[in-house]
Formats: sequence, C-alpha cells, structure tokens
Amino acid sequence: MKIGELSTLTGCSVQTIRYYEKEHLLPKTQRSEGNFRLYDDASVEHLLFIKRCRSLDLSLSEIRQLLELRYSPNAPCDEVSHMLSSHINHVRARIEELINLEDQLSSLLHSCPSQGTVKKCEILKNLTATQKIMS
Amino acid sequence: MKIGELSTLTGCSVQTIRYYEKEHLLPKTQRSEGNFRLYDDASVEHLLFIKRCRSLDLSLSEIRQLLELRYSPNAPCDEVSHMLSSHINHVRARIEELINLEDQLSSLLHSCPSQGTVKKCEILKNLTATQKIMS
DNA sequence: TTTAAACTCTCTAGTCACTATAGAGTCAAG
DNA sequence: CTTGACTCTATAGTGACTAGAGAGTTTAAA
Repeated sequence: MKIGELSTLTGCSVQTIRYYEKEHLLPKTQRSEGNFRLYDDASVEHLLFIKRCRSLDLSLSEIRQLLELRYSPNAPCDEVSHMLSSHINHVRARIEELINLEDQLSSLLHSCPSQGTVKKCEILKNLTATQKIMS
Repeated sequence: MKIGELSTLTGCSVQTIRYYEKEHLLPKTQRSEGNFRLYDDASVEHLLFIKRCRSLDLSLSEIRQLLELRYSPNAPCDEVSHMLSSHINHVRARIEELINLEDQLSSLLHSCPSQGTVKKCEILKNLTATQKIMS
C-alpha cells in the first residue's frame, strides 16, 4: 500500500508518517518504480504502536527506546516499566501543578466583580504587585 | 540599571528580556552611550507583571492583551475576567486529560509484573494491538 | 596604563512534534 | 491527452524560549 492508505488506516497524516521516517521511528521502506513509499500490514501495526504511545504522551525519543526494546525479545522487561513509571511521575507532577494553577486563577477571577473599568480592576491589581492573591 | 540587574531583580534571564522586547511585551528602552539597554523601576514592575502572568501559564499573546488593557484605564474590565475564565477552562480541560492519561498509564504499568524479558512483557503487548488496557 | 574579566550587543540556530506550503513528478480514469 | 488525485523533496513556520558565535563596552585589578 502507498502512504495515503497507511494514513487513512492509522489516522496519522501523511506528513507525520514521513516525519517519523526521517526521525527513524519508522524504518525506510521499499519504493515503487515511481519512488512512492510502499507499506505492508506490519507497517500499520508499527505505526499504530507509535500512535498509541503518543496518545499516552510519550515523547518520540521514549518511543524510540520502546521500539528498540520491542525488537529485542530477550532484553529485560524492567526498562519498559521503569520508563513508564517515570513518565507517570511526570504526569502526576504536572497535574499537581495545574491544580495549583487552577486555584490561583480562580481566586484571581473571583477577586474582581467584573464590572466597571480596568482602572479599578482587582485582577490587574493582583497581577501587578503581589505574589499572594486574596480570595 | 542595565539588563543584568533587571535580570537578577526579576529572575528573568537576560535573553528572555531581550526576547520580550523583540516580541513587544516590553517597550524599547533608552540606550546608554555604549548602546546598552537602560531600565528603571517601572521596568521591573512591568517585567514582574509579565512573569506573574507567565507563571499562571498565560500565553505571550494573552499577556500582550492584558498589558494593553492595563494601560487603558477606562476600558471595561470584562475583557480581563473573560480572558481569565476561558484560560481557566483550558486548564481544567487539560487536568481532565492528564488524569485520564494517568489512569491509562497506571493500568498499563500494573499489567506487567516487571520480571522476565521483553518477549513476554504485557506492557508492550498492550501497547501493540489493543486500544483497551486490562487492569 | 594596560589588561583581563565581566558584561553587553546583534544575529543565528536549536528545541519539540508536528503542520503547511512550493514546485515538481507519477499514475489512473475519462 | 488531459485532468485530477496522489506522491515526492525541501523549506519554513509554530511558542517560548535557550544557547552560541563573534564583536564591542565597561570596570577593576596589576
């Protein structure tokens, strides 16, 4: 199959597929006489693996490592779970940050009744000088 | 004061300050005879305003809008709170996404006892084919 | 007075994971 | 034989910086 079909089968855009090849996440494929890339079912599976990893917010370099492991059946499995758990830690930390952020933003929003002019806006005042926001 | 002092007073790197100027978040300053940028207390305050907004994850273009409002004392204050609340919505949505992600990652991690080799690794298996992960 | 260190300047390129073009070539159907 | 859909490579753009080169300026010590 050509790149367009691979694209519709996997939901990855054509440019993304070419980009993954350039980044060595997909191996270089055979080419047709007219220099079109040719793929097979294994390519679909391979690309779906990548896509699934991306949907879990793994970086391309993490995915590169996973792909290497994937094709090294006798490597110890620790590395996989280790990578995953450190990734989970990142996600958790980010959630904490965002929850904190949401708190601050809410306080800020409620500090102004949102009537009148900018001159008296408590939001802008709070943004200006203080590090603490009164709620 | 010169850019280095502004940098230490605000905690913004020198490059960042120059970048903000280029992006019109900071006005162009006076220059010394030797072409060094010269700042005053108002610059410190201005930059701290930007920094505070950045710490709330507002984009530079949002901050540009806020800065404009800040110097338009008679503008209605609605715009400020409107921007803020739509930003809060973004943050909340992102939190939801990440919590979902964390669930998936945890399930995935627990699907493998993390002993033995890659060949039998349930994580890689789950990443490969299925869209659902068994927990 | 010299000179070395510390600072500043502009300009350019790199980061990440794509996305969007331009301009050219290939292929199948009508 | 031409039209349209597809593909190719190469390049530039995104956001918010960061890092570096290579040059000029200032300040302090020797």
